[in-house]
Amino acid sequence: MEILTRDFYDRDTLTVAKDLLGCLLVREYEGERLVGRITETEAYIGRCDKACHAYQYKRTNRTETLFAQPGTAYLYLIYGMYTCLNFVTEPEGEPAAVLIRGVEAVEGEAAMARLRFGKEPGELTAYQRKNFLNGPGKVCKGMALDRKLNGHDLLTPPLYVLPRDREAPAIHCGPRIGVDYAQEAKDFPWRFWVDL
DNA sequence: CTTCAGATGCTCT
DNA sequence: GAGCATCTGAAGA
Repeated sequence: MEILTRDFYDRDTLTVAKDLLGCLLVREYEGERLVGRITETEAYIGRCDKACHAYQYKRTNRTETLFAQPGTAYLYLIYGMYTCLNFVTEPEGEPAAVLIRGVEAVEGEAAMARLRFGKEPGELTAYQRKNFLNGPGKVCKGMALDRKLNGHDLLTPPLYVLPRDREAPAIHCGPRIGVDYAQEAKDFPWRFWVDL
């Protein structure tokens, strides 16, 4: 299974957000392979989207990564304590990205459980197992992703994406989460997810 | 199951 | 100084 190429990311952001569902996010960490199947994404498009950090091509220290070539990882700190993982999309210079909102653990579950809860998988409560990596902050905590990886090229280790290894299930879509401040853009149906 | 408050620090005005 | 692409634990229904 080959790593997704730059062509994959160098497309319309909504298309990439949908095509990422079911793909495998791979994080190599301390000699282990942590793998999660992507189950939920959101699109952010600077050209026309008030919820995007780079709305109207706004260029600051933080948003600089969004102007990088497609297939670049954009990670930032949110609410003072959580990290969000995004993949830069569209031709270079168009600031846009897909936020990874949720994954399902596929490989390296023991390491992920330790990273996320400081426990072994067998010690998790039912609630912790059900809500293992189903949020953008949880994905980053469980897969050891922090801002040191901001600007990383997703075509190379230690962080990359593999194509689907099975048929894509039905895709749902709806409004994005946590963007109520974004006026008309808050209702854009740019969140996509699949059932497990 | 639900709501709710609080944690915590970086970024931009 | 204000606001934020979130999460958790506690408390109530």
